[in-house]
Amino acid sequence: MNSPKRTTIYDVAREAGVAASTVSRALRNPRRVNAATREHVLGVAERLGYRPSPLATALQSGRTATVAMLVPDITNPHFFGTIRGAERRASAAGITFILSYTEESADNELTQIERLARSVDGFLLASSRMSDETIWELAEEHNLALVNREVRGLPSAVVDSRVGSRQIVEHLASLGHESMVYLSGPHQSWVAGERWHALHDSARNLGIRATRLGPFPPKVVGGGAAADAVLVTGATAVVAHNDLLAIGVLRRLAERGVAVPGQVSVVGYDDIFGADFCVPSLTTLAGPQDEAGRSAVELLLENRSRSTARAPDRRVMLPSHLVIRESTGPAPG
Amino acid sequence: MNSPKRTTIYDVAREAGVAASTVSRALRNPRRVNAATREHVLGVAERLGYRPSPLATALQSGRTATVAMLVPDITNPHFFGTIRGAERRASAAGITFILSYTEESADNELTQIERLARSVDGFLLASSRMSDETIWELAEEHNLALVNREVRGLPSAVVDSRVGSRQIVEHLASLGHESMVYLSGPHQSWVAGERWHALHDSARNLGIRATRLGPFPPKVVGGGAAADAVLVTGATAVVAHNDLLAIGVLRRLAERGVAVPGQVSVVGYDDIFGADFCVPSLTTLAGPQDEAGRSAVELLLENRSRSTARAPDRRVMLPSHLVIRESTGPAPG
DNA sequence: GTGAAAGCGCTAACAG
DNA sequence: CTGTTAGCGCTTTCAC
Repeated sequence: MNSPKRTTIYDVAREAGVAASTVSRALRNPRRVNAATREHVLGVAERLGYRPSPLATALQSGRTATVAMLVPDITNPHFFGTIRGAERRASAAGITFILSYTEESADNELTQIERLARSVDGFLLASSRMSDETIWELAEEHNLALVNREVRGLPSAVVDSRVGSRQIVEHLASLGHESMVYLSGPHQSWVAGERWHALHDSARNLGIRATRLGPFPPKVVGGGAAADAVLVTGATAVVAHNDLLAIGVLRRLAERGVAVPGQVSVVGYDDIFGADFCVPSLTTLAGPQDEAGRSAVELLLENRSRSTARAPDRRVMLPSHLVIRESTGPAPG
Repeated sequence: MNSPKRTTIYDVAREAGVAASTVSRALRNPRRVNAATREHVLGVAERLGYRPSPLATALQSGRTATVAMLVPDITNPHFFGTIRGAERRASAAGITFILSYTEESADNELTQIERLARSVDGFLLASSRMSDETIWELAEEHNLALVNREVRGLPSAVVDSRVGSRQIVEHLASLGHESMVYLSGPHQSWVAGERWHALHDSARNLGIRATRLGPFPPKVVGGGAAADAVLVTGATAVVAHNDLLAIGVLRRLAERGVAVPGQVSVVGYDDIFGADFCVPSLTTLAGPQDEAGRSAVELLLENRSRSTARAPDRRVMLPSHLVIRESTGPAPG
């Protein structure tokens, strides 16, 4: 329970026989205080178990030493890496980390930002579902950093999806596949668009027929319908929006007695926990998601000092790599 | 970026031609203000886009409308459910949710609590690694709720481990197993102790030989050494501290060509993501971890109002259930 | 029913 | 180098 009275800077001041401001200085700007005084004050503070009030500091300085991360869906293991990376980095910088799930809703994102605006120094928007325009406008008022999303002029950290998508197509092409299906995720998903464009372009260049189905909920359960939809297309390769969906597809195909990769090859994105031990293990595009979270925090911290104009357009692009496992193989026939 | 000046309660007061205190009342205690005045004030506030400063409110009231959850390890999917449940509940109550990973270290827990003490209304300690005494002492000063941990006199929400452990043993007994090994988790883990006691007692009652090995790191990689250790004991059944460890054991056994469940049966705890699609799929004790997170937040909120004495000893015990899959089968021979 | 004023705990001028 | 003073934005007596 919060004890009735916590020791304040005034308690320390009185006990040490100095002014409160001196205590404050001894704590913040040690060099602006006589060495002896400082020692003394610090000693008293220590003895009294003084702990500064972040609230009071924040109220007065406008800095909260806090960042908030908005994540569309915590059900999706994809975000765990990002969250972990961001939390670690924030923690290392002594920054408090607020986590908020927005349930795949742009409105929720807005509401949360509104609510937290005065309590944080900035927002980490992970795979935001908001439109470019909305985000752009928000950036006028708030310190933002995007994760796995790019908006013109705003700082972002994204794990490459384009080069990786091309690698996927090349991999499939080299296995002799001539047609592939992309199972798309939420239509507000920026990466979904990126992936499809890259897949589509590469496929055309390599003479592969590429079609898109969906959107499907990016969850294991979404894989059922997705798999059935794939089978009617007759495609020999499936690229799913993420590993969850891919795993769902694997399960449904197994149920229906379709051999993977014998009849159909399956590829996912993210290399989530479990991608290596599902059956068959999943070929997937892996990327340093935690690194993306880490970088985004850094971008935020960089801009924390700035106060007027919009942040500089810093973009961090992290490399992904294709992890080839058992779910892809030569095209049938 | 934080705009230079946000609209304050004074701006609203001036614009509405009333005192700041009236604005405050109109917002907080609508009934203590003339209906007409209230409407007017609210209108002006709305028009000016006024948003209260949580910091100022907190500083003055002592209430932060924020809780912090301390989690030993975010790498472990086991915690995802708890985190999700807690975040959801907090969010629904308009409570800001701070997440902090303590890297399996009791010291880190203490440090974080110290750091956040003045910024939050209470702490959620998930599977805390601290000693009973330390937690007990902390409770003098802070509002605490425990998740999957019990300490005399403190509010807690735990997913039952004892009844479930008994079920595990009964399950194994009914399959004819006569010896089992428990692979224990971190020795500071309270649930690890609970589980072992329950397993051990039940085993004795049913005439099964039960031994404990470990501690092992509760991760997939920990399963390698654990599996090897099991094999030398000659036991026909293994109960792992959690599913990660169990999955690690499955992999190692597969590598070594040991049939599961043909030669050895394997059981885990938690029913994490992936437990249903690893091979063989994992028999495991499932429980409503998200419910535990949710309940813990409620316990915290209940006590938030109280300010002096320690919180009442509210304990929530949530039922678990055994999910039988392919990793357990009749004892060999 | 409403206003004036004090104060939550801290920092940042401004004097001295 | 250090003390005094004035707020940060809000809530809460205490008067009127």
